Amino acid sequence: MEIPKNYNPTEAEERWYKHWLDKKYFNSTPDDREPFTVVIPPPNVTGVLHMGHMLNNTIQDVLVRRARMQGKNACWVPGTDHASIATEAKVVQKLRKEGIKKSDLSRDEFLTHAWEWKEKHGGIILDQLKKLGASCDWDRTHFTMDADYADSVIKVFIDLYKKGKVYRGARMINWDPEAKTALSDEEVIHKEVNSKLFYLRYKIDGAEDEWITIATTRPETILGDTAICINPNDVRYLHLHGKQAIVPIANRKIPIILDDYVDMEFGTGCLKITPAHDVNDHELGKKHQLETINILNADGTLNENGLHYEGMDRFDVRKKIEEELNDKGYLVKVEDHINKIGFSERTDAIIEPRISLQWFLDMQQLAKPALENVMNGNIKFYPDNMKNTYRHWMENIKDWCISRQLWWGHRIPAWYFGEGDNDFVVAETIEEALTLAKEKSGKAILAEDLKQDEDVLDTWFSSWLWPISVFKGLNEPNNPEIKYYYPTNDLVTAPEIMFFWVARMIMAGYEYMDELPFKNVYFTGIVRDKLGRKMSKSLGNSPDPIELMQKYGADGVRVGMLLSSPAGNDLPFDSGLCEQGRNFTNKVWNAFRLIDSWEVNTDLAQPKSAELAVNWFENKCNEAIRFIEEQYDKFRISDVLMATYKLVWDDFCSWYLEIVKPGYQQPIDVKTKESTIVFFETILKLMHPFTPFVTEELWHLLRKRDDGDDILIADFPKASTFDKKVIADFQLTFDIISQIRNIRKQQNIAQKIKMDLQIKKNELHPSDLDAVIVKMGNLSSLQYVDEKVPNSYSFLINNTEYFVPFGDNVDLTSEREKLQEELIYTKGFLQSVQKKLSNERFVNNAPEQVVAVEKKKAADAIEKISIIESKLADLS
RNA sequence: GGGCUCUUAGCUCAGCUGGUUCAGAGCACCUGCCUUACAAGCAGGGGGUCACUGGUUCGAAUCCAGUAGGGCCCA
Repeated sequence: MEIPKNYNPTEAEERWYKHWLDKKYFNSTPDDREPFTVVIPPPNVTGVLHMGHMLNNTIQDVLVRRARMQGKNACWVPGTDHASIATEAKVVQKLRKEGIKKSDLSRDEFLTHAWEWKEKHGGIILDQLKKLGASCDWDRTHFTMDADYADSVIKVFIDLYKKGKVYRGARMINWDPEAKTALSDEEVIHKEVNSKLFYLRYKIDGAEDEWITIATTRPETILGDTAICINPNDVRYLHLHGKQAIVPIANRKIPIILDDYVDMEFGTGCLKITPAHDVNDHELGKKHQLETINILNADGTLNENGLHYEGMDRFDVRKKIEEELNDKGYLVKVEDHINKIGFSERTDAIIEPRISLQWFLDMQQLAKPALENVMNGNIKFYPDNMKNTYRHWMENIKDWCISRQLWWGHRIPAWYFGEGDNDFVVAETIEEALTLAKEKSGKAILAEDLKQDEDVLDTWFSSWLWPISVFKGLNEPNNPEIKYYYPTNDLVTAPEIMFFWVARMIMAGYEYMDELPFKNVYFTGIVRDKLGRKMSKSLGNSPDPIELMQKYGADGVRVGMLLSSPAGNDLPFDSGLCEQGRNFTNKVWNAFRLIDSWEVNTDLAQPKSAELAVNWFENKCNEAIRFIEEQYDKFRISDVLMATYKLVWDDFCSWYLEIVKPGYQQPIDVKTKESTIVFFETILKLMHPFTPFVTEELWHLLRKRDDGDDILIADFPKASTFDKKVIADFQLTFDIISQIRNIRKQQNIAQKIKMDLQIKKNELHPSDLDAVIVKMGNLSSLQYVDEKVPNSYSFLINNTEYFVPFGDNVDLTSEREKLQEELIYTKGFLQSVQKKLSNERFVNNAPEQVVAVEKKKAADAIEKISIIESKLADLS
C-alpha cells in the first residue's frame, strides 16, 4: 500500500470518531474500577463554538483520555445551559424580525418558540466538539431545563426557602431596562466613560437669595430627590444645618441632612439624595427615614413623577432638563468628568439601580464551608493563586438575587393568593400550593385564585447544581450513579466564572452532598488575539474553529491550543501554533513511513550501534515518562505536551531513528525492528491524549490489530526505573557528533565524505558508545591515541581531546580563531572562579560541597587552558 | 480608591526551598543543504545588565523594600 508523504487528517478523523462511538468507548457505567469524572462547563444554547471552548475542551479531553488509558472508568458528562437572558434575547430578536412582539404572545406561546429555537440551535456546540475529538459520554447529555433537571432546581429552591435561606425582599437591584430584568452584580460590567458633572443650585427655603450647590452626573434624577446631605464637619455649611432646600423644577421642599458619609472633597461637598435611584442614596434614605420617590418605569422612561417629562427616555430627559435648568438659572456650571458606569453584560444597556421586590438567597452560611475547603486545600485550584481572589470574594459575599423578569428558565414556584407582600406560598405543585395557601390565609382559596410568580430563576441557580443533578443526586439521593461518580475529579473552566459558577457549585456541593463537587479546578486562560483583545464574536477577531480544524486537522489545532497555555495564563492565539501542531502530526506520520519501509532480514544480526540506541531510548523514554507523570500531577499540561513533543521529535526521530536506520534500501534485523515498533507504540500512547486521531490511525497502520485493540483504550505508559549514566553518556556522544558535524559544516565537508576521528583517551569518554559515533559521524575509523594529533581539527569535551585529521582543504586561520575565543572565555571563567575561591568569607561560609564544586571547576579550567594553549602552539 | 497578580531572548513562557544541572525551552530569525521518512524537513548559528533603584548575603533572576508599567477582581 502506498502511504502518502503527508498525513491527511480529514478522512481519518471522521472514520475514527465514528469507530469510537460505535465501540461505545466514551460511555461509562459504574463498575469496580476507580471512577474519573468530569462535567463539562455547559455552553450556552445560544452559542457557537469559539476558541475559548476549544481550549477548555481540549484540556478536558486530554485529562479524560489519559485517565481512560490509565484504566480508570472515565466519564465526561456533556450538556448545555439554557442561559435565560441570552437565549430569551435571541428569541425575542428572532421573533421581532418575523414581526412578532413578545408582548403579543402568551407565556406558553413564547416558550414554544423558545423551545423550537433551542431544538434547532442548542446542540450546535456539542456537535462541533465532536469534530475536536471530545470523548464525552454523549448518552449522558444534559440540559439545564430537562424535566428531571428542572425538577431538582425547583426542589432546591423550595428546600432553601424552607430553611429560611431564600427570601423575598425589596432591594436595590441592578435593573437592565432593555431586557427589563434584574441582574446579579456579576452580570454588570463597569466601564469608565466620559460624562459630565452638573453643578446645580437649590434655593434654601425661607431665605431671600440663599442657595446650595450640589454636583451630580444625573441631573434628571433631581425629580426623585428627597434630601440634600452635607458632612457635619464641613464648616462651610454650618449655617445650613436644620434648613430645607427646594428642588428645582419639582418645587418640593426637602430636608438638608447631616452624614459623614459625604466626601467633602468631591464636587461642592453637598450631595443630593435620590433613594430610589442610587444604591448609596438608598442606604442613606433608610438611615435617615427619607421618602423614596421613584421616577422611572421599567423600560427606562420617566413615570408620572417625572412631571412633564413623563414617557421620555432617561437619556433624552438628561439633555432636556439640562436646558430647562439652565434657562431657569439653576445650572451653575458643567464639568467634564470620568466615572464608572455599569453596563448589562448581555444587552450592554446602562444599568439602572432600582428598588424592586426580588427573591434572594442568603449566602452567609453557604459560603462558609465553600471558603474553608478551598483555603485548606481540600479543593485545589490551578493555578494556586486563584485562591486569593476567591477568598476575597467569599469573605465579602452578598446575598444573591436569584429572580429574573424573564420567561425562559425555571419559573419560581411561588404562588400568590392576595395583594399583600406576604400573601404567597412556595410549593412544587399548584395542589400543594392550594393547601398551603388555605392554611396560611385561613380562607377558602380556589385554584384559580392562585397566581404563580411570573419570574424565572437566575441561570446560575440551576447550573450550580450541575455536578449533582447530572447524576440525579437530588431527585434520587444515594442512587448508584451519584454514589459512584460524585465527587467529580477535575473541573476545567475560565476564571471569569469563578464566582458565577465555581464558587456556587462548591456551596451547593456542601449544602446538598455534604461533600466537595470536584477535587481540582483548573482555570484556563483567556484566548486573545495578537493585539491582546479577548476573542469575541462581536469584535470578529476570532478564527472559526471549524475552519481551523479543516486546515490543520483537529490534532494540529489541539496541539496548537495547548503549546503555550500554562494554567491561568492568557493565550495570545496565533494560527502559527496550529501549524506547529500540524507539523508535529506530520512528523510522526513520516516516522511511521520510515519504520514501515524497513524490510526485515532474519539472518541479520543486530548492529552494535542499534543495540546501544535501543538501550538508550528505553532509558530516555522512562525518564521522559517520569517527568510527564510529574507534570500531569501538577496540571502542567503544556509542559507535558512539550516533553512529549521533544521526546518524539528530538530523541526518537532525530537521534534514535537516525542511529538504527539501515542504509538506503537495506534490510533491518528483527530485534531492532521489533524494539522500534514497541517504542513507537509507547510514543503514540503518550501522544494520544493530545493527538487522538493520528495516533489511532498509526496504531492500526503499525500492526495488524485484533478487533477492539485500539489505542484509545491501550494502557498509558508508566515510568519504570532508568539509568542516568546511560542517558548522560549518550548526551556526551551526541555532543561529540555535533562537534564532528560542526567541523564538516565549517570546512564544507559533505556528509557523504567519510572522516577519521582520533581520541586522546580520557576516562570520561564513554568508549562503549563508539559505534554510535562512527555511524552518526560517518567515520571511516575511530582510533585512540596517546599524543595529540598534529595537522588536525580538534575539539574538547570534558577535557578529552578529539581530532579530525585535515583533509584536502585546510583553514588554519579559522581554526586558530576558534581556539583563541575558547581560550579567552576559559581564562575569564577561571578568573571568576578563582576570585570566588580567594574570598575567605565564601570559603568559610559556603557549604563544603559548593566550595568543592568551585575547586573542581578551577582545576578543570586550568587543565583545559593548557590543552588549548598547546593546540595553539601546534597550529602556529 | 482597596485587594490580588505580573514584568526573564523578537514572541509565548519555564526557572521549587538563594550557589554553572542558572541564564533555559518552543516558535520566530540568520546560514548552509531538494542527503530517497518528513522542505509541514535536515544540519548549524546569533540573540537577554532576568523592568528600575536600593537593601539583606560570602553569593540574588531567585529573599526584602521602594519606583515605574501592565493585568484581574472589588468599590
